[in-house]
Amino acid sequence: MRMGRPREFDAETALDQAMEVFWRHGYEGATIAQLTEAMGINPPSLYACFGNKEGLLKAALDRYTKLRGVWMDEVVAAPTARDVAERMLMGIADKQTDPANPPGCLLVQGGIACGSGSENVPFELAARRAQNEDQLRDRFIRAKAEGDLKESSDPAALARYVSAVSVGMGVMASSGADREALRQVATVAVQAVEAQSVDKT
Amino acid sequence: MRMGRPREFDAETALDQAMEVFWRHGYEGATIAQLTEAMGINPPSLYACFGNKEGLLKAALDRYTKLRGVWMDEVVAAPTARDVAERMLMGIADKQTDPANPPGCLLVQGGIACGSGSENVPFELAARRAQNEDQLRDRFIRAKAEGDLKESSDPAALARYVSAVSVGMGVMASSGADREALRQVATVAVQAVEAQSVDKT
DNA sequence: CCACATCTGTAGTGAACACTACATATCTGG
DNA sequence: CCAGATATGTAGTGTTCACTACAGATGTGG
Repeated sequence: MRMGRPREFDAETALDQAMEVFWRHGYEGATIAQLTEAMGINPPSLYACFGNKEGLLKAALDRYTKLRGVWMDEVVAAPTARDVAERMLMGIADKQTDPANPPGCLLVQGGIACGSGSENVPFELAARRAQNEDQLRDRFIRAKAEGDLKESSDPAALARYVSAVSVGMGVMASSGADREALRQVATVAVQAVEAQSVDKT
Repeated sequence: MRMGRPREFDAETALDQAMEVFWRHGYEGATIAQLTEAMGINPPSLYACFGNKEGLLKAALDRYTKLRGVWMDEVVAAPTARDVAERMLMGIADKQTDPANPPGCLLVQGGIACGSGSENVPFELAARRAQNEDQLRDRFIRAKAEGDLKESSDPAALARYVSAVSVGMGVMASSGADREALRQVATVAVQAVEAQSVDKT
């Protein structure tokens, strides 16, 4: 099997740069010119490697969720449902205001509404957000089985709730909310999970 | 003063149609062709009346917040902070899944991230969301003064929290969540406000 | 009825967009 | 060293975008 000329750029490093552009400008707002400049390559290299703009987005999302998945595993490893929610929301407050990244969450900033021809982009992002929600739901189901959450609690509703707060915090972060403001939101939000928990006194 | 030829379309009716296009496709995803077709006019009429695309968006946002403001007044008229939160979030669950409108909230769907040249669009939307948050905060300050909310509570944080949940619910609605799912989120979310309220037993 | 002002429809404008043809460069297998 | 295969840089491609020039239509004031 012939190999041909090897590519001169690192795909993952380039993806990190592309991720940041999508994160900051959204899928439709990001132009190929911006992407190629950030990635340090020319359009033909981009298309040879990722197919098209949407393929590049999906590759960037894969990388994002992969990195984020490691953190999510730590989140659901917390001992109680309340601690899971706290670790999740407090972590999000910090991550979404980390100056190393654009503010907010790529799974939201990427594109909530899109024009004709990109209708599946919001769908794609929603599917990735749903993965996190599923992970939370499974964790809360376990918490209920362990007697950590009340019998009257609804693990799926709780997971949806935490997921909704996360998304809301992301939007607030992208529009300028600082870390302290997001932490306050997280602190309040955790109390709803606490209300569904069995007292430990 | 000369009057000239009168316009042949109703500006508010046209704005309602434009609002729906922005709502469904976002600012960048909406094209002038889609907007003019929905409004039933030709481009020159649009530009003569609203200046440019961004001017049309602002006019649509003005109309949206005006209509929404009436409802917000009813929300903050609820007797307690807890009831304000419940009325707000339950109402949002219903409104954002009303088949008469596109799903979600225009102030979010309009555009969270935009490309170069439209950077102020997300800012504009954020400013309108902040108005609602301010209204909630003022109501919660009153609730605290009335002894409805605990002395330890933070009205500004509570308002941010309810605002964040609202936004999160909007994003979920736009990606297919049904009314029942959103109501469950609202039900859980209200419990955090309850936890900040003085017991009425 | 005329001068003027404003609106409307047709038909475009230049610019920016995602994407690619093509020639050249750099690798592997033999 | 050669043949085939893949990557790269230059320089475009056609399309779509927001926006507008212009001419004709429709109103008001004198």
